[in-house]
Amino acid sequence: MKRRPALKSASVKLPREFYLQPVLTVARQAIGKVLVHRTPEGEAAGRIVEAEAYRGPQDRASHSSRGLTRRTAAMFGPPGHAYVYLLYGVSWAMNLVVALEGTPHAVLIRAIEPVRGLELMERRRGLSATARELTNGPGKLTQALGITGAQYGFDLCGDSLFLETSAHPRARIGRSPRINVESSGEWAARPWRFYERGNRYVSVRPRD
DNA sequence: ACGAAGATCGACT
DNA sequence: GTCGATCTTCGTA
Repeated sequence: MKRRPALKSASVKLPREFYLQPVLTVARQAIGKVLVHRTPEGEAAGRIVEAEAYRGPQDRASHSSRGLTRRTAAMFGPPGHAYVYLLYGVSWAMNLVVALEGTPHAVLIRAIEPVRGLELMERRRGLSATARELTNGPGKLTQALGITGAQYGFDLCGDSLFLETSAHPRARIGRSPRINVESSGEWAARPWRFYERGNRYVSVRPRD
């Protein structure tokens, strides 16, 4: 294993303050940050290349638009925690809880570019490390990182699940309406999805 | 109790 | 592109 060059600045875990910013700011700034999950099996991590802002309870596309329920409780909690939920009984989706306690805003992580723990991701996904399908969707990246309902409500300022800064060059960020929220009327048109232009792991290919 | 609706994925044409 | 799988949550009775 080679040592990291001394000039390369060390990654820094994002502090609670990051999650206190407005939800659209967090969604945009999440692009390029690294999502890390440490388990007994090892560490896996990837650069976030696609994220969406959900601004309930007004935003009808957000699960929190129907109030505080058992499922959405984490979104109503303090910032800097994980809101994880099951989709279609098949896949888990991971969100960053944003804004003050009682304000149910969240950022859905829709795609990452693998950075560390590629072998572990390969095994969890049953795909080669070079496959785009390894992490190009909300349910795929959670499987690759080993995130499930067991991580519901986890503190993102803890030691197992968190975001860190990246030394990667600054990304060109694109914007579009959110994916698969057509049923929420006027809210569906809002351009609250952010992605890194040209990145092959972005789930739904934009025209760029 | 029951039924409908998902912030999706992967197989197939 | 289309379609079925799969299951929890929540609204209604």
